[in-house]
Amino acid sequence: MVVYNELDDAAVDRIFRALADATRRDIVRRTLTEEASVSELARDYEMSFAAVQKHVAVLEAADLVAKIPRGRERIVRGNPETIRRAQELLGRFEQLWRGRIDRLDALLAEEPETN
Amino acid sequence: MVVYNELDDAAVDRIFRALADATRRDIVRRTLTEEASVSELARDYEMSFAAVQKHVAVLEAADLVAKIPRGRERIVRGNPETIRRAQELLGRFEQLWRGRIDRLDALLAEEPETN
DNA sequence: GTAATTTGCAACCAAATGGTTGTATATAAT
DNA sequence: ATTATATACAACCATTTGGTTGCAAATTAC
Repeated sequence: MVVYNELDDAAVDRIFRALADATRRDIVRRTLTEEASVSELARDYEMSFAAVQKHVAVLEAADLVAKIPRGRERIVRGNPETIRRAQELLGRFEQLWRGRIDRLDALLAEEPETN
Repeated sequence: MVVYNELDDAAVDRIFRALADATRRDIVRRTLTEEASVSELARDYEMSFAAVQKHVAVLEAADLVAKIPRGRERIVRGNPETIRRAQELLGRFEQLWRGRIDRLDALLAEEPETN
């Protein structure tokens, strides 16, 4: 099973950019736990419907949510897979750091006299 | 031991915003594996020194790197702790989703006849 | 059929972002 | 002491962002 996780720079940009806003993070949280239409979401924020609609669009472009048509509504559903990928990316950063520490440790173990 | 991980919305905004740029992500990667001065970093990107300096400032404001004075240089060092916190945040999102699935499963197990 | 709800989208605006160049200051090298 | 290097920072500019209002279209309710 090939789980291809190739996210190009632009896609990663969109994901982190989308997460860099408290309203959008809240929408992701909400729609991960329960689906909601755009207007249901909009009711809970102190901004216009159109503003919330734009936030949802930003999240959708980043594939952090999907919008599913149901009658005249669009049901917004959080996408855990993209969250997982973002987490994975950060995990690789941490791995890099761990690699450096391991190399430093190895160096100290090999050549203690050079200290 | 209290490991306080209280990041307010603005701090989280800064972290994800800072990560939403390929050059900045590259700087974080590099400085997690090996320290580098601002000018050493600047040499490797196709933009002015001042532009790279600004990117480093954005990362510093998000606490993704620290700048340590050494002579006339400023050594940039990636901060794995902030990366870990961001990862943790995303982990909580995933946890929310998992919680929903668990609840749905429980519901199905409890009342199979309502299906 | 008419009215109400939900969404999409365009036009507009202020503020933030990501780049530039130029100048000043501190440190290091000669 | 002078020169070169590294950084900081201001001013400027174009583009993007995050909000607004207004209008059109699709669906649902009466």
